[in-house]
Amino acid sequence: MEISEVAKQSGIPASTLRYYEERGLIRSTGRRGLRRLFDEDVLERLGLISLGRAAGFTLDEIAAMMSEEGPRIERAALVSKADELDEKIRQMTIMRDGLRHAANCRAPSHMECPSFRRILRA
Amino acid sequence: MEISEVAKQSGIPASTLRYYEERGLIRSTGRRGLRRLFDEDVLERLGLISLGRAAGFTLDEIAAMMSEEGPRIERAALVSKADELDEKIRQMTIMRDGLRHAANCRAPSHMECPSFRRILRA
DNA sequence: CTGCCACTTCAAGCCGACTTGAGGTCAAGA
DNA sequence: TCTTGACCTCAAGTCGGCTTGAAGTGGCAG
Repeated sequence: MEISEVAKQSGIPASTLRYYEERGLIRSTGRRGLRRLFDEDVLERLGLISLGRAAGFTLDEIAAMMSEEGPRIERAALVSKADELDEKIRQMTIMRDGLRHAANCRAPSHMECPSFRRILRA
Repeated sequence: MEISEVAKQSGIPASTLRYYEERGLIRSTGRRGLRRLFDEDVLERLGLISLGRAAGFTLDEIAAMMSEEGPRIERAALVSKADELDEKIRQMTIMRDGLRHAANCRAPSHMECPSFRRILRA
């Protein structure tokens, strides 16, 4: 596949794909002239990268997790990353509940709603 | 309270507190000489800011949500923010499960573990 | 064969959220 | 009174993750 095709199917701009390649997150399998060619499975990889980004990992962390053979990540690191995610999920859940409450609340400003404050204090 | 006291109790560096004041997220209630003085309740506000940051809001968004009277955020916006959070939580949960699996998995690289891939495809 | 234009490279720019550095001020302790 | 040093201001720097712009190249339709 050409880069434009990958961009279209993944929704990720070509400039970003080039950047990801430069950073070692994806690999092009050849060129037609100047133009990069990618294997189909780059799409799965890109999905994984997006997921990692959404979960708050840096590109370097994602690269390390995806390395085919590279310095494998130690179990402890994986577990502690998972624990970090749990904490983030907890905070985001609190915030989400606070927002949903605020949407239904009549207090003049959200900070003045005792219920909102109580939710956030959790 | 002086800024150093606030910094100590909140764990947020003084430079960040000054920055937050500049951005309108917190207010100092006066000065002793040059030195800012803060009201006790700034701590609650800082907690809320941290929570918002952890939930992925920008400082401007947080400022808008916390404004005492300013342009109140519309319900629709709150609800859609909550929905965004739900989606992020979903993705982070997938990632967390993937990581926990990977920590217990014998595949040479995580990408090669069918189970890992299945989890991530969800 | 020619020309178009989607691609290429490389360097520089941008955004959010701070941090850092240089140089200045002033409340308080000796 | 004088010194100290924690605080101040303002500008510039940093970092991650891209995007943008200028200048070049080459596959392919006509």
